[in-house]
Amino acid sequence: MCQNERVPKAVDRESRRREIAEALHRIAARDGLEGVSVRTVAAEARMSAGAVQREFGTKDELLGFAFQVAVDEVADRFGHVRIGPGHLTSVEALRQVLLGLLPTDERGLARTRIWAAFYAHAAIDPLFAETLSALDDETRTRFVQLLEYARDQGELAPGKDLEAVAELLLVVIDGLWMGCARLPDGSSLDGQRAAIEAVIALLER
Amino acid sequence: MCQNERVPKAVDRESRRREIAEALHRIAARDGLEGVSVRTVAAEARMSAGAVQREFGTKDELLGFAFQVAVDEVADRFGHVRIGPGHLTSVEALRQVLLGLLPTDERGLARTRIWAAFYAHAAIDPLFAETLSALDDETRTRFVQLLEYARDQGELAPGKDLEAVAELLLVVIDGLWMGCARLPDGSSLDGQRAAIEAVIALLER
DNA sequence: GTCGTATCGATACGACCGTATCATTCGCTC
DNA sequence: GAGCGAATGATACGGTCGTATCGATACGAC
Repeated sequence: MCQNERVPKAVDRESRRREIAEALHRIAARDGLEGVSVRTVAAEARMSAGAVQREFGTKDELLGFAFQVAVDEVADRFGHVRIGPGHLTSVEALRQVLLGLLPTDERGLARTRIWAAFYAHAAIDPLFAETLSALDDETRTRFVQLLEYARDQGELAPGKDLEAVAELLLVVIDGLWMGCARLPDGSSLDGQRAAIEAVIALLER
Repeated sequence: MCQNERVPKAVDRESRRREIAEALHRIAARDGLEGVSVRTVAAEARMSAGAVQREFGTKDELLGFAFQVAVDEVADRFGHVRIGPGHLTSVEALRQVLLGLLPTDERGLARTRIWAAFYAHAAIDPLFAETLSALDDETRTRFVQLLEYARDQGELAPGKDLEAVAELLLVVIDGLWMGCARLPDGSSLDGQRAAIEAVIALLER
């Protein structure tokens, strides 16, 4: 039957595409997007170049898929942010979110470098830029909700433009990741941590 | 005499190197660092590929020089920041500095994209990263001085860790530029402006 | 078992890369 | 004006790029 052979193939295909995307991520973290080619990605994924070529007809498609995978990863990360009553104050939750963005291991550091590479590419490719812009919109909305809740709880210094503060937080996140991406391997993140503490301290009443 | 023919040549050489660097900047702003090759840069600078090759023995040297030119440009921009009594408060001066970083024309927007490309490269090349780190150190020192002066003048909300705030400002600058770099051509910078107003408002007492 | 058929690794091709080398031209000295 | 050294534009070369194409192989239908 058609379905019996198509469905398992489909999952296999998807998992293979993901494997290839992760191989691309490893290369991008190590050598930047300049080091990414159909051949190098295939070698990193331990498959033939033809396999990659068949899976993604063109290099742009490959790049776009790998980008989307990276975007979904961080979108998931933000998706776990929940506003409302908990055992943490909203501002403290925000502080934890920002601190949680900092890379704590090799893999996290690699993620920031992958992000830096894609970020620079977004300055060139409008499609990438649009995706990032959509991610911004989502994050901004979430931040505004969190800030409004915090204000209603009396956690914030009064008289702040919450939309503007949310915008600032977006800028800070970009700056944090780009700053981490260019640090040497074993560097301290004290500067980034201090920046987070500063913006949190400025928020609190 | 040796000097009579060497000195003018030297000036000429330096101005030509600068021309080449600016051609590279134009390409990097348009197509990213991936679009930069000895040949494309030479064509953009309207000279033979051999000329570029002779001026910079290797592509890395070319890239490094163009990077240094870009760094010097923004270092100059920060160098004009003067602390101390003037017709502006220190905080207002800081606000103007941040707003002045935003691109106001095509050339400014191109600068942010060039910066984004080099920034991503710094995630790969430790030499680039070191240069950026040195620029950070310089800027941080300047910010701390400005903030200390502002505090002494009573312009700041009390009880702030000024080193941490300076660190935050560095992060914000990175975030602002990277955010601008990936905006479409005619975009509004209202988000970036709001972020600046937010961080200034958070600073003020 | 045989035969389409779909999937695979391998190869081919034209283009561009960074770099080395070279013939030519130009400007200067004598 | 002749001669020479430096500067220049063009070409050569080995390599990698993205992509198209091809022979081999595995596999389900009959």
